[in-house]
Amino acid sequence: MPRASTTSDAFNAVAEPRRRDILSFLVSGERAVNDIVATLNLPQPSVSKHLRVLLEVGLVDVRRDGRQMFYRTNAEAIKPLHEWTGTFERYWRHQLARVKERAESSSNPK
Amino acid sequence: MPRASTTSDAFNAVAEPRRRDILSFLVSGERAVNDIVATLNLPQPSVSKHLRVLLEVGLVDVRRDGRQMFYRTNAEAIKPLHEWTGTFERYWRHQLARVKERAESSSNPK
DNA sequence: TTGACATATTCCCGTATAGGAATATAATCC
DNA sequence: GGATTATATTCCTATACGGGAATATGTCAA
Repeated sequence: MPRASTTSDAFNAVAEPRRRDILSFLVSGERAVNDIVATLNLPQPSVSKHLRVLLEVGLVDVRRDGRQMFYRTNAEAIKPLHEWTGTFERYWRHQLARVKERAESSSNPK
Repeated sequence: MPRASTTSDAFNAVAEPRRRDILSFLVSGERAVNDIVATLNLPQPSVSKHLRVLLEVGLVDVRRDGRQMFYRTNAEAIKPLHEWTGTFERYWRHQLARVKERAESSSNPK
């Protein structure tokens, strides 16, 4: 069995760095495809393909206006990722506390 | 070019659902491989392979004790994912506020 | 040493990818 | 209509994947 498809969920869609760049760019407001192409300096077909993946998993929405397609990030679709990673927060807090503790006790040896 | 390797960063490593299961299981304390195998009901070689990926990107740590290998989640390595997804938080807040607004104004039409 | 246990590695395979190049679709304007 | 702009799709290829099965490595115990 190969890897799960990029369109199987947000985790897989977001694994590709360019798609993360696109999401960051599109979050502050909708943009035409050409605008993404120009700003991120990527080939146009590549951008269209990435947008298709993002659209399939619901990470972006589209609106057509004449010949232009305006995409925008659907931030809500990112929320589950934030929540899953958030379940580890108390643990990295603990780890940091312990690291800090050790650092202090070793720089202040009794 | 194929997809970026699963060991290229935490985003790619975490795209695989079983690896997320393993991370969740290993976060509350270290566990032997057999323990993971039994609890998650996965073939042992599969677990070893997933652990190797997680180890390479720093998402878990290992300790050997006799013939057993004890793995634990390194929660700090998940922090960057939480932070990246967190940059979208204000936007899904806004979206939710707008949705709520619309819902209220349509159920209370002037 | 031999045997049992715990874990890791190797080999094989079907499949989905991302990039590049070329082309197709769609809408606008003359 | 035909030309131009904006975007999407198709075809190609090399590559890395995850699963399964088998095997290798490593450690203890008798």
